[in-house]
Amino acid sequence: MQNTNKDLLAIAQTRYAEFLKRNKMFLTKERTALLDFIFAQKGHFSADELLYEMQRTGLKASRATLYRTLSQLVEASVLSESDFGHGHTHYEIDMGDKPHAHLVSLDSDDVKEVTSAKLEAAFSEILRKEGFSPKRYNIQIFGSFLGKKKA
Amino acid sequence: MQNTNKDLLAIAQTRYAEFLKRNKMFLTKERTALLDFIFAQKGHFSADELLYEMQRTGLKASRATLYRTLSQLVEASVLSESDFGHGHTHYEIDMGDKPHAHLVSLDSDDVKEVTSAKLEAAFSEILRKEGFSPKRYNIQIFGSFLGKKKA
DNA sequence: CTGGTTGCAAACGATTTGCACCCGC
DNA sequence: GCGGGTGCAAATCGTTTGCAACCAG
Repeated sequence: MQNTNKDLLAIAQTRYAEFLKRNKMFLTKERTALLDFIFAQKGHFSADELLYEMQRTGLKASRATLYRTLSQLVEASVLSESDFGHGHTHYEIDMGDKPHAHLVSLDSDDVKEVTSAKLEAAFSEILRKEGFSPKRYNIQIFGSFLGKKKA
Repeated sequence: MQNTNKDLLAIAQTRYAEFLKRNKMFLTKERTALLDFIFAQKGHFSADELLYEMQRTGLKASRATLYRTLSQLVEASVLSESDFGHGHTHYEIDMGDKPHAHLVSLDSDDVKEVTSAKLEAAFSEILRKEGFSPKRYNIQIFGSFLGKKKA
């Protein structure tokens, strides 16, 4: 775990550095520190949670810089962001190596991570059939999808 | 289409009326009018779009009442709400009779509706396996889930 | 009647942005 | 040195809420 995250961090650093270079942006100390800090987090996190943890651990960077950095990391394919309808964006480390889906309760704030070969296969088939292929996508299935009994 | 929506409206009216009674609430003229109005919409709609259409067609109800009514209709299982990460909530008529998933591009604002028996089967299996069964749920799969090449 | 409802405007909370000063390269 | 970056505070924007006047049952 610890090790895995460290390996991922190295890749992320490279990926972010390349992203910045590509966009003629600088690798500042705030950006370096934030990336490190983010890789110390577990699971999903919101900007607010990060801000809180930052204060607690003494990492100094403004709210504005945090938000700006988070967007860049998403664009750089280091993080992925998702909206569970809880009023704020959730981020998580996503280097394309931990395929999973989020099972989001609409009754409470529960969110479970699941993996499923069948789900992946079904998803592949849909993308192929629909001829819909943006670089990044997201599929949401609603309760009613399954709430229906077999006819 | 026209007819289908009319049939659905009748069911929705009953469902909403029961919901209101259950919660000791009144069926006011604003609520009746809004439900009718909403059933004239097609596909997904946001509160803002409804507000705009309401102005255009002369339906008078305040923003506050619209939001309050939308929440009630979601609770009453007449509408479902979803967040595509576009900055506002999307609503759609969902009486549990039109199972579908949303394929949401993370690069643009494109959203496609898809149905898939395989997806439904995979979803069932996951719910069973996870022992996770809120009344309403939602599953989100991320690009990286499929972005990964077959190993 | 009486408690729920409405509309308005003010309040909210997450995120963004304008700007003066600061720092990679 | 120059062009991008940072922090701050103000601005946005979708949505919610307090409140006084207003209706449904």
